[in-house]
Amino acid sequence: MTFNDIYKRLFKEYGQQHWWPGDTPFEVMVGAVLTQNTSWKNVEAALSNIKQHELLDCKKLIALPSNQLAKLLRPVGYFNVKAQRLQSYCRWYDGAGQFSKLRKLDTVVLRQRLLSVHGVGPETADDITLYAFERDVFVIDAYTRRLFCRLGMIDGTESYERLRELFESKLRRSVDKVTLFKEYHALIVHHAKHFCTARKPKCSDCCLQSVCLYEELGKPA
DNA sequence: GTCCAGGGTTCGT
DNA sequence: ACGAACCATGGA
Repeated sequence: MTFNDIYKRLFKEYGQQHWWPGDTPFEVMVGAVLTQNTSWKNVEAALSNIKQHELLDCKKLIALPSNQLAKLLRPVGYFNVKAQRLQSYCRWYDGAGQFSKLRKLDTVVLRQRLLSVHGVGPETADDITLYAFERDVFVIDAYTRRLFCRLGMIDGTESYERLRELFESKLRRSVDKVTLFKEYHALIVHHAKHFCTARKPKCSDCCLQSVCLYEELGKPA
């Protein structure tokens, strides 16, 4: 099985995921910061709060007192921390000239700049680079690591950066890398979320109707 | 009550 | 470079 085979199998099983939900690049960025250790449903609630107050705007979020922003962010948990992180992101984003200026940067430089923002680590940076700026970087998360570890295709102890480079090199010949990378990450999360929880790595948790994807896509560790 | 979520990021060693 | 500590809601 190649990395491409796994993608094809997942796509065949689950179909297109249409990630990332969000009407604008900025909404994708906000969602990326808020979803750290948080279910997407809770992120949607917080985004809805922000939208209802017509505050889904970089400058408005900066101007808002952080304790008031924290109130809107209650559903995501860690709301005090995330209010700070979101505002530090917005200050950087606005100062860097927002989307129109940042989109001109080289992918590697853009990624470096994102990582310099307090509260933005490798995964959040890559979510934004891939889904908001539509650059071909592969997002690595805990699910990706777990699935491919069970498949025996990685060791599991590799650094974030090493895994990202591995996935990118294995998929290097793909025609539309951005679309593939977007969909691949979404499919991994979808698959893992529903059928391969860490707690019960049993076949039954990974079955979809008559097809046991778990048997095909990862034996228990 | 317990565990997990589209757990990652930061900070200390 | 690696591990620990941190944040703190909602749903199953």
